[in-house]
Formats: sequence, structure tokens, C-alpha cells
Amino acid sequence: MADILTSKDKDYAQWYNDLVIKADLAENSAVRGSMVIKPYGFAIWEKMRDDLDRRFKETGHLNAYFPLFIPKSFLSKEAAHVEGFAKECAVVTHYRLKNDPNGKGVIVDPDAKLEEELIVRPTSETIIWDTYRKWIQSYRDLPLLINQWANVVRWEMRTRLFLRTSEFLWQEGHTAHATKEEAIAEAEQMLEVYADFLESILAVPVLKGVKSESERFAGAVETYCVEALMQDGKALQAGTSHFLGQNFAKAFDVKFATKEGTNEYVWATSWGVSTRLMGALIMSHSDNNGLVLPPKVAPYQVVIIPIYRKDEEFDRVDAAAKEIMADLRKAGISVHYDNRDTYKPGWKFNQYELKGVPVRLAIGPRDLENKQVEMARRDTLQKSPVPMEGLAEHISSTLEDIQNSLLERAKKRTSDATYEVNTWEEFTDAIANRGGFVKAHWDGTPETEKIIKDKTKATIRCIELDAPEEQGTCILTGKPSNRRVVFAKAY
RNA sequence: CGGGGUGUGGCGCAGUUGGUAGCGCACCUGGUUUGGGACCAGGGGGCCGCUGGUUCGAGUCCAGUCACCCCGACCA
Repeated sequence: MADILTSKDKDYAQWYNDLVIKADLAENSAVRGSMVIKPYGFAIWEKMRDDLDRRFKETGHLNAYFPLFIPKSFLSKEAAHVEGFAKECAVVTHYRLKNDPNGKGVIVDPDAKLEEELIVRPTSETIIWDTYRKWIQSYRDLPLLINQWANVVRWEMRTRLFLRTSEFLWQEGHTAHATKEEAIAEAEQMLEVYADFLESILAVPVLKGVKSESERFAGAVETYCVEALMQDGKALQAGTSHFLGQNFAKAFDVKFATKEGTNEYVWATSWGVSTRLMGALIMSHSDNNGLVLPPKVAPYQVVIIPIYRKDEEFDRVDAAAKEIMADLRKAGISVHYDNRDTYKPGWKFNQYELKGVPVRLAIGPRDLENKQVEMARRDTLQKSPVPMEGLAEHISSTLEDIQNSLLERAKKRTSDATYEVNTWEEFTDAIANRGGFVKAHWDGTPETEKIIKDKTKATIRCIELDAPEEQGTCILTGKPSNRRVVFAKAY
């Protein structure tokens, strides 16, 4: 096997980068920090998007679209929000170019300066709440349950393909409710949607929790999150769901008439997942041979590769392959048949392993004689002969098995790397040398959290929703604590 | 914005004291091949990031400039 990828053990970050590029998922573009998502990568994102979209609709949400540009003044209406995003906003100042009088090319026309500058949305709360003010008059207009699929821009200092890019794709749900309880229930419901999606579709197990004050979304009262553990022991925030209280309603003056005839500010939530999920997917399952995809998000679940020497052999193999393809498709399995004569079978084997296709079928003259095909599983790399008779059923159950195995494997990896520590020495050793989710007592103050972060690079990933009450003492200050929180180094 | 690095065919790189710009992969043609990244033969493709300077002569030396990458601060 030629070494196409940097080995995971040698350099995990480089392995990830190689994989994204070599598997044709994405590449860097001419603009620093922004990426081109290539067709194969986008096909995976589309699978995620379609499944999530169905879940949003099933929970009563409708899609809409709000504009890319936001008046600069909107951002400043909610104090914490502007504080959180101001440093990473792209700003549109002009609306016209002209030919450079001094030479070639074009320059920004200084006469075309905007009266009010526009920011490119880093998130859409402000423009949406400015709109909701007009939409909401009465309790009968509530709840308002809207989602949008969009791109956003956050001018990041350092970027990595899928994990952090200046522009990324995501969905953002924005809801308005008559009561606090209902809004909290909505935020919690969407967290469950994310958690279930990650586990059942991406085969990525997650911790569910709330963020500490310092990790909270700018403008939120409470931020719920799902956190996943990557193969290198670092955590990745996979999705967030915010209870926004009445912060945005007050900032944008969104009130409704209650049944009793009083006027009240509405209660809000917002929630989102992004193309960062691609990173979570890659870093949960893939290996030194390339991508490993759970069948539920694989652009092709099965690839068929014909093996032959002469034209006469090809004709026979080709006929059998097409028949199999039709059978599999009838059974609802997505199939790619690679009958190109310009690449050898061995090259194709490696290529489709790199791209993470869950099941590979090879069919040659020998198989025709024995009425079988050779099946290879991407997750285990095992090959086995399978009879043509009942092939579709066998493949279906194999795909199911792969989906389940990947989740089980990731669960085991995560639980093996999740553990408790009780002293500062244990903690620093664990963070520096072992990684993973480290559960420890914390005194609950942002000051302590900051010191821990500065000393160890570890942050509080979440306070788990189902964390049991347990008396203990803070690993740093020794002050009392009544539950453990989850620390990790994070992406 | 700090610290480090790199700019040379599509990609990855070499290029010595300054003297006609090269290698691997990829690509094209022909043939043999095809059950784990085939082989042989032939072929195409580069203002050496940009600007200026030194020189008979610059990829190479000097000055400036731009871009990108890595490490930090910031972050879904």
C-alpha cells in the first residue's frame, strides 16, 4: 500500500488535511480561509442537510431565507451579541468599482461609499429579530418556528478545512415563544434532534450539556451543546442550541398581546449546526487508508468494480454487474458502478477506500463461475465471497451492520477516553498526556475557568445535563463544588 | 498582530562558486496489461511570486514588495 496519507499517529492534523484533500471533499480557495467544497464532499453535506431538514420539518419548523447583509447598526442593539461578534465581521463599505486611472485593473470607487455600512452576517439573530417585530403582534402569532439554510462569515485568524473556515454553510433555527418554559423546551428539543442525528446518522456519540458562562453564545441566557470526542482525544462542539431569554425581544422591541390583554416581550431560541459536522464525521471514523463513511451519509453505499482481461470477459462481467446494480437499487441501496477501462482494479480499490465507500463489490470471471461476488467492508477492511443469490438482502444487512459497528466503535473509543480526576496533579497530567473528556470538580467561577485554560489549554466543554450531584472540591481552588464538569482540549 | 518558514510546469520538490531550467507524480500518443495504486517507448507543458538594483550574464547576489503556510492570541 502506497502511503498516500500522512499517518494518523505521526501527525493527526496533517492526516486530517491530507484526507480532506485526497478524498476530494474540499480544497483551499484563492481567498484565504475560505474553501471550495467539492462534489464528493458536498454530496455528504447534502445527505446531512436532507436528514436534518426532515427532522426540522417534523418538529414543526418552516424554512425561510433572510438576507446576507445586515445594517451595521443592528448588530449593536444587543450588547453581549455585538461584544461577541464585532471582532470577526466582514464589512461592506462600497457598492461600486471603477477602472484604475493609474493603470490596469479596477479600484474601489471612492464616490460609491455606503451611507450605512453593511456587515456580512456572522449569524442572523439581529436581522431576524428586526423582522420578527413586524410578524408578531399577538399570542396567536406564536410560536414562530423558522429555520434557514445559509452561509455565514466569521473572519477567523486561523482556519482549517471544514473545522473553521471564514465562510461556512449551516442552518440556523430562530424561534419565538409566548413563555419562558416553552422556549426552554424548544431549545432542549432541538438539542435532542442534534444528538439523535449525530448518533443515528453520523454514528458520532455525543455528550449533551450546557456551556459555562464564558463559553456561552453571545446574547444567550443558556447555551446547550453536543460535544463529540475525536480520535486524537480532542473535543469538537458539534452543535449548539440557545435559550435567548428576552434579550433579543427587548433589543428589537418584539412584544405580543397576551390573552389577558397585556403586552409582553417574547421568548426566543436559536440553534445551529454547520459544515463543521464534516470534520466531526471524518475525525470519528476514518483511518490511515482514508475516509470511513457511515452508510447513511455515504454518497454511494456500494461500489462495483469489474475484473476482466479480454473484451469477451468484460462483456460477461459487465452484464452481471449491471444486473446486480439494478437489484441493489431496487432494494434502495445507492450504487456506483465503475467500469472505466482507464484505471486498474487495484487502483480503484485504493481510490474507493480513500473515499470511504462502505461496501465494495468486485466481480470477475471466477466469481461468475461460482455465482458469487467478492465483498469488502470499508470499516473492517475484511473481504469475503457472497453468493449472488440473495445479494441485495445480504448487502442491506451489511450496511446496517456497518452503521451500527461504527457507532459502537466510536462509543467505546469515547467512553475509554472519558474519566474522572480529583487533584490538580491528576488533572494536568490527564490533559497533557492522555486527552479525552476529563470530568473534574470546578468552583463555578469564570475566573477559575480562565486560569485553568491559561495553564492547561483545556476548557469546560459542557456541564452535562444528566451529571449527578456529587460533593467535591475544585481541582484548582479547593472550593466546594456539587457536580463534576467536563474538561477537554477542543477544536 | 507577534514568532518561524516557503514562493521554480497541474501537484510535490531539486537546482552547487552567478553561465542554455531539471526530477517524481499527473497529463497526451502507441503498445503490452487488468483479482490490491501496471510496464515499455515516445511526447507536450515553466517571464523561476512581483518590482528595482549589481553584472557581459541572475532561479541563484542585494534592496524593496506581495502572497501563502505553520506555531501563538480569537473562535461553530
